[in-house]
Amino acid sequence: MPRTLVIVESPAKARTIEKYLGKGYAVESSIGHIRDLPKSAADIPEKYRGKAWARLGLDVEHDFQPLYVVSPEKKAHVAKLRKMAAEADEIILATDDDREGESIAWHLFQELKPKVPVKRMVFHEITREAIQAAIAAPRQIDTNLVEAQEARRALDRLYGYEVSPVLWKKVKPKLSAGRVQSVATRMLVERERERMRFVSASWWDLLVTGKTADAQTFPARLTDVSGPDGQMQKLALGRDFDPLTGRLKSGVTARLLTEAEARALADGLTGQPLTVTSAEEKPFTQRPYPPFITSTLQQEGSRKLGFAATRTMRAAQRLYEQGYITYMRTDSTNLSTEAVTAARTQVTQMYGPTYLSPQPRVYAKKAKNAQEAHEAIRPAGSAFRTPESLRGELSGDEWRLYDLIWKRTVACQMADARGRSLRVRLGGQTSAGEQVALSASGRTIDFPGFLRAYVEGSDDPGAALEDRETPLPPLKEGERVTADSVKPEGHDTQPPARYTEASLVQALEGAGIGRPSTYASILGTIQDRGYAIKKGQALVPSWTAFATSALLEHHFSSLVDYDFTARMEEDLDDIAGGRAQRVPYLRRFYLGDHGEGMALRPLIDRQMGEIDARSIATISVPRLEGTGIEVRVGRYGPYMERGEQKANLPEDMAPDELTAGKAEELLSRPSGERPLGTDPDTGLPVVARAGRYGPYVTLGDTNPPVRSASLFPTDDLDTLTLERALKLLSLPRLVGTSGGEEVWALNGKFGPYLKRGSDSRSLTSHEHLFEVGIQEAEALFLQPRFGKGRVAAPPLQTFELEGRAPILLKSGRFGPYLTDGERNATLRKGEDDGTLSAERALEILEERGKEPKKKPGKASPKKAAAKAPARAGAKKPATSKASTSKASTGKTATKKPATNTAAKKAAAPARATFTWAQLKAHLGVLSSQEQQLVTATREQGRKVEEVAPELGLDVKKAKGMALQASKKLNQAARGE
DNA sequence: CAGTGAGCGAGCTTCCGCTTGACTT
Repeated sequence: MPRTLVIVESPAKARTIEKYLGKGYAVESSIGHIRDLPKSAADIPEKYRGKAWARLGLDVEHDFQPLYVVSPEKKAHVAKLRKMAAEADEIILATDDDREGESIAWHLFQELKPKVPVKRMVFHEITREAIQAAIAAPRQIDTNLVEAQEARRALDRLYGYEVSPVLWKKVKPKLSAGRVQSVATRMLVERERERMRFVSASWWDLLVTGKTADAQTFPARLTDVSGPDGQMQKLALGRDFDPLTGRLKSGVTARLLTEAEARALADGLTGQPLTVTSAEEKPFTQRPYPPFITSTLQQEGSRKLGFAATRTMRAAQRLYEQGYITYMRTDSTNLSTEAVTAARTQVTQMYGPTYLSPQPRVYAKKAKNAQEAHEAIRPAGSAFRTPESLRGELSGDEWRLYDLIWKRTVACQMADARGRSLRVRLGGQTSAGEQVALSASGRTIDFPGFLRAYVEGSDDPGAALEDRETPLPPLKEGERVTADSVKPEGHDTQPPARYTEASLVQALEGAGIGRPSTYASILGTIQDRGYAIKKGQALVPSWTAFATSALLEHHFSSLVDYDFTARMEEDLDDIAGGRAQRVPYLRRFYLGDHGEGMALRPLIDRQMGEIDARSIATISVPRLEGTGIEVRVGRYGPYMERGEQKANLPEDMAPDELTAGKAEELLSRPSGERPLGTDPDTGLPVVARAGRYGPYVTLGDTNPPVRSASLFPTDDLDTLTLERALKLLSLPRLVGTSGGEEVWALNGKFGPYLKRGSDSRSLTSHEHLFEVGIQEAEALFLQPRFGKGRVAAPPLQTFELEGRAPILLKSGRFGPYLTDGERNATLRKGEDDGTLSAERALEILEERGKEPKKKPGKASPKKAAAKAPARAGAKKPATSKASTSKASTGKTATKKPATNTAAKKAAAPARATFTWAQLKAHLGVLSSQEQQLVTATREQGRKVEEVAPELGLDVKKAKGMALQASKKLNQAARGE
């Protein structure tokens, strides 16, 4: 019977280790972290619900005490571990030797509460020797390291959960901010900004094919040409241009050839003799690349196999689980002795001893903030299986990835590649007498060494090797050759390339941001939040990413510093080393300490008031400067605006593709406007448009159109056909007559409905508008309308409880909810699974039941009755007691709702009315035109009809604008 | 601002890092 329980992080690792440990040991895995801060309200234990800090999972008022919970999907597994722990004589916590691993060990200790001795053990390689050595040298849990992890976890939570809501309020709901994703997004945005500012330039040069006396040819390029004064001048190259102007950088005196000049020079040089003025040969050597770590594996997976990061990691995970490779989430280039020996044996066997590196190669730590808990990624075992031998065993992605890992690992113990590089300069003269200088360079590989096995970035080392060779004939100084053919070539300067998944991971890793286990998911997050989309390999940031980045850069600049994580790591190292403490560190970050530290919470409080949502939504586009066109991100996506002109930006348009010309074109063709054809009956044009109230179609080109009709929710503006448009335009439809009145089927702002005189009834589906008959319509009108007098839908379930009103489970707009007629409570995820008991229903209702909102001026019937004893005897409390209760508590109207529910209920109507003086303070939320309009009408008492012409608006538009402006002002005044 | 007739329980979104299945298409 096993007596010692060993717990590691990964199940695959547990299986391997169990083999090495044998009898007396049971090995189980934690499957990663077992506890964490609660993710959302549903995870918060009852006891802490309602606490101000519960949402954060950190008691920020009491030393940032974390609230840890075992997540629901881990509960069963933790129970199993607890049972195994109870049966063991001894427990060894063998989680990874890094900050997170130490923390997992500590959480296991806390959660399992073992009654037997507990040891901590670590190893960096899964080899028999390493594990036996580790068993022999146990230690205790390093609480300082655990503190450092808790500080990291808390900081990430505070950053993410406090800054994200700023974005919800100021940019768009459901956005997110975080230490890693916000910097990643910023990187994409900054690169795109460079591309948006970029001005392209063209330059010309000559490609000359030189020919030696014995008819060997080689390529050479023109580098210098004599000017009008006979002096030699260097030709301009791409790097001589200023990317911001497209002109030569100041101080650069290089000669810029026009196409005509280049062609004339080419003609004049063809067939002319050239002299070798210098020939310089230098030997070079190249060392193999270090073995794979997660980031380089993802990069090469992308470059050589075309895999996205997730695809590479999926294949690697399967290889690891089946024992073909070592652990795939690592930041260490270290190889175990076993691996070095295996690689060297294989080099000798497959390529011969001359290809072996004379000494075993050791690769030093490379990545910033690397924690090096694991080996490099390599074939598993003490003898590597060759890819060839696995052809039948592995398939598809797995085989290709294994092949790549095998090659890289073997190559890293191979000899340097050796070769020579040759640089030759030539001089000559055109037939017109211009002096020219040319240069040619070549590269010869004398001994390929590791390049036999692995060439970075290439799928085929053989072919890549040939590409790397650009042999030149053995040219000697003074030798005469001929300019056999001369080709003028035009070049354009290129903007900096966008990031790809692989290059972004590389950049993040370079800055020490993110961990091997998260690289792939970072890419997922920024795409899921709509900050970036993939176009081919490129990651293109969205306009939302621009708005978010601008907000963070302007108002939380230190949070999106590229060095933020690096500095955090230094501080965490201090905590891990016992030189600093978690609580003061978090206090400085979150609350500030006598003016020191980031002081995030006070900063957010200040910025919430200061950040102007409208200006944050306005994105600076250098190419539109001076056009008066502004780009904004709005509720319905990005759009452009110039005065009253508006146009949506196409979804698939990258920010750097928006030029002034393109913007004008989009504005001149209002967004979404698309002629569909002509109506065969009237001969009038039918046009699909995107309007203030959503997509619609019009008939006729007059203003207003002859007819218009909204699209149904199932219709798509881009794919709408003429036939469908005509069908929509056939509405409203006369259904028939009933009781002497016409019954019409219409599509309105609340959806499809029937109208008879002043009475109306909703329809359940849009398509029903075309189908409903007069009998069905009459039946509908016999039923009470939705609203007053309406029969409530029967409840899904009724919970009868003794001594109180029954609790009903009902289905509502926002999902299932409970109500007892006085209070309502929406069910949370997992609560509506059909297993709800009456007791639980009561608990939920008591715990978080809310009184339904009352209409302005109305108070709760029950409380009104209670406050009016005269009415107490009445069987049903009257709803018109509002005045009574309001009068009694009228003064509390503008106060914060008190904890006393009675006071709360009787507080001011939900929609307060504001005086003009109060509204005026919020004029900033309006456009200047709206401001002028509102000021003229409300301050000077003028009529819209009178003011509109002065503002260059037609009266109808101005009235609409005034209405909207008034809404916005009231919203702003209510603080929405 | 193309034009239309009501009224109805709000509450949640979000971070980074460590790990796999259990789900469905």
